[in-house]
Amino acid sequence: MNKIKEFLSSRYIEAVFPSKERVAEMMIAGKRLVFYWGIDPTGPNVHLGHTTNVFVMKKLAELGHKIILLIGDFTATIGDPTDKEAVRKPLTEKEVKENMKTYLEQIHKILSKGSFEVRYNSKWYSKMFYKDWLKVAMKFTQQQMIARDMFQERLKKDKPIGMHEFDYPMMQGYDSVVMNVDGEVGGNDQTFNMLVGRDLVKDFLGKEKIVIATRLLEDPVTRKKIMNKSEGQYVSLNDSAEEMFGRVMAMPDSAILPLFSYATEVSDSKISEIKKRLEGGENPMTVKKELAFELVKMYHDGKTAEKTKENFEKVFSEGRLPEKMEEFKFSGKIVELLYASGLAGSMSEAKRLIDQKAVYINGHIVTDWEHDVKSGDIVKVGPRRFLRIK
RNA sequence: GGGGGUGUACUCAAGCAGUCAACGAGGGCAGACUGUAAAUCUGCUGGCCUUGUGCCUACGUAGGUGCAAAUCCUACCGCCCCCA
Repeated sequence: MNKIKEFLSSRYIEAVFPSKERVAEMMIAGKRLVFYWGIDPTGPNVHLGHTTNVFVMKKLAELGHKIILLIGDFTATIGDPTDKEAVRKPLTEKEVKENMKTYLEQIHKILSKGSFEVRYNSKWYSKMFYKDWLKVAMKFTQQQMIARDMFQERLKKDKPIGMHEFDYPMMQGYDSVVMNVDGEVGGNDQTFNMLVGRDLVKDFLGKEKIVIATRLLEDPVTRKKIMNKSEGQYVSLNDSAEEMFGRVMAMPDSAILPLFSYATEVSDSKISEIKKRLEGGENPMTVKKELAFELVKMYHDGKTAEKTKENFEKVFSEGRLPEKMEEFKFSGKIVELLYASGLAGSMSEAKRLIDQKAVYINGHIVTDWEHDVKSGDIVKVGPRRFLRIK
């Protein structure tokens, strides 16, 4: 009982439906319950904003429940309207497949292989009969769906709302029915969709579905999402150690505490220690380095984390060259190298970079587009990109 | 079905015949400052080269008028609003 209560009030969880007390009772009944978390493969990466859910799933498994990871390969082709101010352009099946490839690999970094079941919702939706879908759609009203604020936003702005976008919450809800689950885990922004599933489970299966809404990685100051794909500011579980460390360091200071709290599994006492240190005026950089270290340790390993940290300090704090850098076989003019190596997307961009004094060869600024590059040269572009010429 | 709007670069959004590769904002990149921070300030942000009052491609699609079109005309496609 204590363990369950502890779990339900853990820092990862924002809200529980129908209520904490009721859920505690349901979970204690000794029955092995089935919980699921769903993720739509809309991009190639799982990022730190997703992991809070994975931690919760892991805890559920430890408490003896069965856990399912649902890959929304069908729903991804529609797109969740949550948070969207425009109709999403539909993903093709091919794109979805491409994105899906790395998902499991990334999730296995937290949940061991075989500790959970994997399902795909295209399995039921791709061959569902219209008459069966109507039974679902009939349960809801247009008013319920349209009430959501992002739809209201769009109405105000005369922006289109696709009919299929109303289907999204219903589909997410119906997933619970098909899989006959007892509970769902998802980000707080998914609460509406998860509650739709609660209604459907009650109607179709006659039981009460538990909804566990997890905390979102939000900046406490700006209330903006910390992992923001569209603004290119996110850390993926697939990032190399260097990338991950660097990206974490580039996060604003206000993101440190949320990230430590919801994106790592360090102890609660460690969290309060961090909080105290930040409030006590310690240089946030030190704390951020610890955070970056912790994350690299989680998704790579301790040794790598140690090395990455040392390397980071060497390159950025002391301005020295990184230990290892990419190599590129080339000989010719610097503009051509920049383009050929992908450091610049076009010849024009390469020239621009040179004009902006962003390009160094062996520590010296290059001003001439035609400057020759030879084997052994070390090219630096901008503050953080290095290339060794082979 | 009738009427009125609208479609512009990664996103939002100006322009409504020449001075438009297209104002502005966001994003991105680069520079200064720094803690690789963040915030701030500055610059750049379609491509190609022979770097030029240069060429090519681009303002939903296809045509047309005209010396000249994102801007005008016609048709088509998409979207929104009002009336029925």
